[in-house]
Order: sequence, then structure tokens, then C-alpha cells
Amino acid sequence: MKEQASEQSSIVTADDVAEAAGVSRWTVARAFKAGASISQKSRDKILSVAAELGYTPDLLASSLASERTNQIALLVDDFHNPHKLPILNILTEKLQLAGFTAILVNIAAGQTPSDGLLHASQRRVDAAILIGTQFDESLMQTALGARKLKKLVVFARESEDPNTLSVSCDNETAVGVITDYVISSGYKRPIYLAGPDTLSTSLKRKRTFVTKMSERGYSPPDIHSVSAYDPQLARNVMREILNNREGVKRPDIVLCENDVIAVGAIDVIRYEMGLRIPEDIAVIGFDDISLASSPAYNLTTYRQPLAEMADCLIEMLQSPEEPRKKQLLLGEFVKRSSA
Amino acid sequence: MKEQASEQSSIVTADDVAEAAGVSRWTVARAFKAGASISQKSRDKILSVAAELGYTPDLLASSLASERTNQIALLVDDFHNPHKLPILNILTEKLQLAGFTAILVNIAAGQTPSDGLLHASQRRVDAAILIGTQFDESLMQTALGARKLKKLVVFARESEDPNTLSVSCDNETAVGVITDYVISSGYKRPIYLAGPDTLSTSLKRKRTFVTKMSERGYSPPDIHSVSAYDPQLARNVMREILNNREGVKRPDIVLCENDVIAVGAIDVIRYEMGLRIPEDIAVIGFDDISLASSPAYNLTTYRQPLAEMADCLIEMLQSPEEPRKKQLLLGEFVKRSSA
DNA sequence: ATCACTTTTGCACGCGCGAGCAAGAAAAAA
DNA sequence: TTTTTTCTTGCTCGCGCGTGCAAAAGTGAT
Repeated sequence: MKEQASEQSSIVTADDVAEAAGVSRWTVARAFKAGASISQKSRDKILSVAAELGYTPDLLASSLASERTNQIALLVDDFHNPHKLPILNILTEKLQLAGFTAILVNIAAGQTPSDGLLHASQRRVDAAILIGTQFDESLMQTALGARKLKKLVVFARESEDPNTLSVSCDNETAVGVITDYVISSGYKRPIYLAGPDTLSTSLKRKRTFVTKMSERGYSPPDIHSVSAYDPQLARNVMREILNNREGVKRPDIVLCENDVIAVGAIDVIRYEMGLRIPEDIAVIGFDDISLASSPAYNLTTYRQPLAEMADCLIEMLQSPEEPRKKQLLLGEFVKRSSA
Repeated sequence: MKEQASEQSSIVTADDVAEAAGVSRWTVARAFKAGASISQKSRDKILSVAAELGYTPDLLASSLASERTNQIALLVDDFHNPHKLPILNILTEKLQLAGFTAILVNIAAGQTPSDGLLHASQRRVDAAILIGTQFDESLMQTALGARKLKKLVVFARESEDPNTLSVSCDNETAVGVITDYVISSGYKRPIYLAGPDTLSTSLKRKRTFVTKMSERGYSPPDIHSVSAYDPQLARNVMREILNNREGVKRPDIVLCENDVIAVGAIDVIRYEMGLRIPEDIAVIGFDDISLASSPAYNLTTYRQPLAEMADCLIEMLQSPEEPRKKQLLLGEFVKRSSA
């Protein structure tokens, strides 16, 4: 009378299945591994026995035993920008479909990015994805220096560092399209509302805009910085700008580094100043957050190709060796009524 | 001449540190474990050697060897509601501070919640947190039935299941406060815009509202359902409502199950119909998403005590045994100009 | 039935660390 | 100094599975 381990939900291991199916543990493993060398008969048998016993491969043990963990860390430092949500959505979805587990690491105030990277490496992630805004280049240097991380990818932001992988929207082309639109629509007094200027993406867009404008013979537009991607702060800056200039000295269009800033700008222009958009002042954003399509804002903006960017990222993760360092994908100009 | 393993960034294990420090591997482990039985001298020595070698405990191996993994799965099924972002922010922050790793599992269309639970259990998470909207009770039943999960907690939603842990806002009290406000402000023709009615939270708020109204001698208010928490869908429903009733038959206040729906309602009332808020129709939401405080909406709403809820959750996770099944925390009515 | 080859299966070893106990060292008491 | 008591340290097993190779079984032709 053998002890049947009763029905207590003790953990079912591959050994249990092996014994029940009359094969070895390794054959059980093969049954669960696509493309493994195993006969159809054994596989069917094993899978049915496994189902009966409620066996499921233990990913933790598997990770320890093998070189890959199939875990990817997503490092996020700004949970205020609503655009992070669709990014997290698409990334987790695609990662899961590709067989990865996403670890979400909060590296906002209180926890430094290095803490996050450390945390990730302690979990032996296959890669860390920086979905961020406030990282500076030096961080990535140290991250790569003390690298326990096999891969580090910057997502939705261009990296200047030649040793860093990145997937982002082609900001140069994007800003080019926007600039063309501004000029061809006859706007004469554009200003640019930038984000924190430690950021490469910020610099990139800003610089590109200035360059493109002067290439077309315009004088360099005024640039104002908002110290964080926060509508409240954007409002303060916008208010300041409008209070200091009246009538024809007022800008006729405000280019914003992203939609969050644009929303703040609109709030001031329309709701505080009572000006009309786009007749008095037009506004253009970047990202196409869901709010941009709401009738309250109707924001003209530029949409990043998130799905394609995610696909591209997955490919980078799966390719065995170092792929192209920097991937740029084309987005889409979204014309609404704010400009 | 011993092979020094060179400087190649090979993995540094506790054994390496042990050898370098002249102690055993287990003493090294103790040096990293708070409250372990180890002399101060050894600990100092070991920590300094470890720092020198760049040793860090491997959480993966640790998880395998011990009963706990310190990993928590966050199951999210709706990445459209912006309210998810502050929730993820506070949860990841507090989890990390408590020594947990957060795994983000996307269980939106394409992947069922069961897939997510399976995935989580294969990673041996200590607990799974449902941060969701669309779960039905049967899911939790099966989840707990085939439980490989030690704990399952529903966050920001009340569970009717007596076997399920939950942490949420006290909806009954909240709706009571809102109802009091509606009545004392003299509104006479309220309607209720509900979310998908498979949801217990939805049912709870709706039912409470109806009950409270009739307790105070009002006839039961009309109830309309939006099939998802999507401003677009909310707009359709709201438009329908207003098109069918004019003048005094029009509601004078719209209670919305959450801010996302409220925003859709406002879009129609103000921007499509050109009515004034709150003079013609008032609106009240729930959640206090960041958009609610923007001048474009200025939404009167009810804020859930997210920080307290997160603290409560952490406590549940850390307490060794089954704590109180259902934790309800009081939120705060936020009066703005929409009602 | 035998040989040559292909497919399928089994196995030794290790991944890095933890629980719990027993041996050793140090401190306190006799 | 000897005996207790307390503090530190070391160690045996095992967590559940992967890698790479060797043994076994199956196939087809001679």
C-alpha cells in the first residue's frame, strides 16, 4: 500500500510525471519543448499524463539551470505621463507572446535607476528595457560597466551612446514633417516648449526643429523648457510666456515636445486666457496620447509606431548576437483641429 | 600558477566570496541576511570582500532553494484606464521597498486571466494581485481551485467571494457621501452611468446609490450601462440619453461609475451639446484621475486612498497567515466645479 | 538475420543558494 | 582551571530542471 502523496496540492515535478508515464524525467522535459527529439507517441502520452497530474514546468528552476531566464525588466521612471500605459500594454503583450516574463521596476524618486538595474541583474534578467525620460547617459555607462546585464535597450528614446541599443521613433523625420506643416500652413511666430533638457530625445527634437527652421530661412524660434513632463508645470511656463507678450508679439503656434506639455499649454491658452485654438494660437504635440483625441483637446500631434517598435524590440531580444545598435521607425502625423 | 578566472565578468558566487574571505559559503549568506547569527567582524570582512569582488546574492537561486520567491504578479486587464498608472506606480514602489519584485502580467484580450495565473504560478510567485475590471467571480474560483498560488488578492475592487482576499475603497460609504451631496445640493433628476455590469464593484456602487436614494424617499434613478470603461463608448451612451430627453426631462446630474466615463459624459454635454456644466447638467466621477483636475474638466469626484490601500496590501502579503479577508478603506470626496 | 544508419531515450553533473542541525569557538560561571 | 552557557561557523541534502553525450531502440537494405 503505497503512500499516494494524497491529494494535497503538493508540487508536481517532472519526476512525478516521468514515473507515472513510465519514462525518464528528461523525456518529460522534451515533451514540453517544441522541436525536441521525441516520438509523437511518447509526447502524447506524457502530455496527457501531465495534464492529469496538473504538471507544469517550473520556470524558476528552468531559469536557474539554463543560461536564459526569459525574464525582461522594464525600468520605468515616470508614472505620470499617460503615454506610459499604452507602452506597457504593447510591450507586455508582445513579450508574453514571445515567451518572456516582464518584470516591472519602478525607478522613480526614492529608487535610483542603478538600484533598478541591480535588482534586475539579481534576478538574472535576459535584458533590461529603459522606458524612461530622466535617465542620463552616465547611468547607462555605469550600467554597462558593471554589466551583469546581458542586454540593455533604451525604448522610445534615442541614445547617443554608441554602445547602447535603442528602439525609437525617428524624431528627426518626425520633426521634419511637423516643421513642414508649420511652414506650409503659414505660421510665422512659432515657439517651442521643450521638456527637461537633460534628455537626449528632448535635445534631438528641439535641435532638429531649430535646424529645419533656419534651413528654410526662418529666424531661430524661441525655446522654453518645462522642468518635467507635467501639465501643471507646462501651464506655469505657458502662462509666463503669454503674460510677457501681447498682441502680435504672441506666438501663433506652440510646438510641444509631447502631448502632456501640449495639454498644459492648451489649458492655459483656452481656459485661462480665453484665446481660441487654433485661430489665436495653434498647438502641436507629440505621442498621440488618448486624451489628444478627446473633443476637449483635439490635439494635432505625431504618433509613434508603438507596435512596430515593440516588434523590433522583441527581435533584438531574440537575436542571439548584437543587432543594429539603433533602430529608428517612422511614425505618423495626426492632424486634428488644434493646428 | 592557478587560473585566476581572469577578469572576465563571470558570475561571482557566494563560494568565491567565501574563499576570498576565508570563511564558508554559509557564513557569507549570513552576512547578507539581516538578523542572522554572525559576528560583526566576519560580517564586515565579508561585506567588504563582496563589494570588492562585486558579489550580489542571486535572487533566482535563492528563490529556488527557499519557499518564498519574493515575486508578486500584478495581473492587469485594462491598459486604457489612466487610473491604472498611479496604481502601478504606488504598488511597484511599495512592493520594492518591501523587498518584492513585481511581475507585470497583461491579461487583456488575447490572453485570458487563467493564462496569466498559470504564468504566475510557473514563476512561483508568492502572490498574484488582480488589478482588474473584467474578472468575473468564476475565474477566481478556478484560480483558487487549481491553486498553485499561495495567495490571490483583488486590488481596488470588492470581491463577493468569501475565499478571496481583497483591498479596496469602501464603496458603500463613498457612494453614501456622494448621494448625500447630490441630495443636499438640491439635484432632482439624477441618472447613473454604470460600467460593464458583470463587475461586482460596478454592481456595488450602482446598487448602493439606488438604495440610498430610495431610503431618502426619492424614486429610483435611471441607470444606463456603458459596456467598457472607454470615453468613446461613454459618449455614445450619453448622447443617446440626451437625444431622447429634452428640457425638464433631462437629468440635472450624472453620476458616473468612474472618471473615464465621466470624461466621456462631459465631452458630450459640453462639447457636443453645448450645455453648461454644472448649471445645465452636473457630473460626478470616481477615482480622481489626473485629468479630473485639469481645467478642461474640473471634475468633482471621489479619490480612492491608494497609498493606504497599497500599505494594506503589503501587510497582507507579509503576514504569514490568512489575514482579514476583506479590507475596506475610506477615500475622500473631491469637490470641483463639475457638480 | 545482419549491418549501417537514424531516431529516441537515459544519465551524470551542475545551476547558486537555503533549512536545520551539529561541531567548534568564545564568553560566563563555578 | 574546569564546567556551563551562548555565540559562531560549517556541513549534509536538496530545490526542479538543462546540457551534452552515450546507450538503446527502431528502420531499411543487403
